[in-house]
Amino acid sequence: MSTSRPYHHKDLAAALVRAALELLQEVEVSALSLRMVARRAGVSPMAPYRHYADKDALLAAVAEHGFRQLERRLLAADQVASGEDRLIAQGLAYVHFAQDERALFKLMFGPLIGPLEKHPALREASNAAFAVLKEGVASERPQMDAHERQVHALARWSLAHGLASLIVDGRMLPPDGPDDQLIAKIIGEPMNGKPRA
Amino acid sequence: MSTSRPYHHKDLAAALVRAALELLQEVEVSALSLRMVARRAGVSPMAPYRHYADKDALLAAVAEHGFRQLERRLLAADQVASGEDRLIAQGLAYVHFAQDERALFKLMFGPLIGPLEKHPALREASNAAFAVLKEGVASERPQMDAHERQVHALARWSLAHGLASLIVDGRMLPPDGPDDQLIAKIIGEPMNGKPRA
DNA sequence: TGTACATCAGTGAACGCGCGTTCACTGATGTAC
DNA sequence: TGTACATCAGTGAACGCGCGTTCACTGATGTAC
Repeated sequence: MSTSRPYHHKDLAAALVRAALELLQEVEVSALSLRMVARRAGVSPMAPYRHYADKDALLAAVAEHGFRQLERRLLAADQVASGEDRLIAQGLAYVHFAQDERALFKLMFGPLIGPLEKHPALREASNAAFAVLKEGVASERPQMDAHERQVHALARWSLAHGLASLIVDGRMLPPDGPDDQLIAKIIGEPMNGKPRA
Repeated sequence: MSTSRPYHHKDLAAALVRAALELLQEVEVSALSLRMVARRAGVSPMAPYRHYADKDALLAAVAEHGFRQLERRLLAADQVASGEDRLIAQGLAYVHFAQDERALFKLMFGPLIGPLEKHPALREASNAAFAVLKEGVASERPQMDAHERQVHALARWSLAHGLASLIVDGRMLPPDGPDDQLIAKIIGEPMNGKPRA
């Protein structure tokens, strides 16, 4: 409050997204209001409308940022592992992202954002994240054909996403979710037959 | 409006839950208000407070109803299949429930209800549903020890839950989700090694 | 280099809205004698 | 069987709240000549 911000902000659009991301560390996604974001950015309630058509548009930008972050995490997981461990590392990274960014994760997948058709950039970012999972499958399951790979990638995505959701929503015991060792076991669990010897 | 309801409703507590379930077929869970439920039940905005401490308590009762419905569906799936198909049938039933009761499903797992610790009956109902999955695993995977079964059941739960969530939240293409045949394939997909011959 | 003016980026007061919940109440029912 | 009264289950007006968004505005910046 001591330093008076200049009238022009220079990059308010990005600053608003940053403010929203910050607030999502502190507050449930349902409590996030446009006015609150403006307040945090140190700007009047109306200022956001210079840069975003409405609340939905700002939230979409925030979620898009989230998907890019998720994509980066999945790519990072690729680096530190190879072979079978790589797919497990990706799943772990997915769950860790959700744990570290609970509210953001809920925003990305929740109903607060309108249908994805209305937000092509968001859909794009979401596809990019999923593409990393598909590439992981492609490189570790060369014997599968395209259709099998697609099914397999969807199953991996579902598994990681379901585990992440149940943990983040507090539906899995203990309340904070299982420890990393158990998470890794769940992620790597074969759905059919016995575990690998 | 023609028939005047008698002053005493007899079972308003249950009628409110029914009204809420009805509304959840028509309206997003975030749009569901206490006043709206009262209106649908044909009763003044304050009447619910005779039966529920606050909005959260009513929502918890509705979600509890949802979990019992889910439990019933999972049990029904047990009847129509056996062996390996039984586990897949349970997963399919889980996903179908979410598809048929989108808003209710979101309420059950979403952040609109306070922490489960505040709602023991809800936690109980949720555990009961999960127990059906565990029993399915126990009967179809007799060679596993208790810990392995737990991990396996958690993985199946996560897989079905993640797939259901992604479909219900419109995050999986096509917008309405994959068809049943593909869903079944995903649910039965082994996470390690090749598919069964 | 100086000035006129269009354009851009913010302000601030105000709106209408539906919400959850409070309060004091009234009509209906059940029970004791 | 009739009556008195406590209790239960609803009403209805009102509250304060924060929201998203409108509107008309003003201060700052960039550009043409």
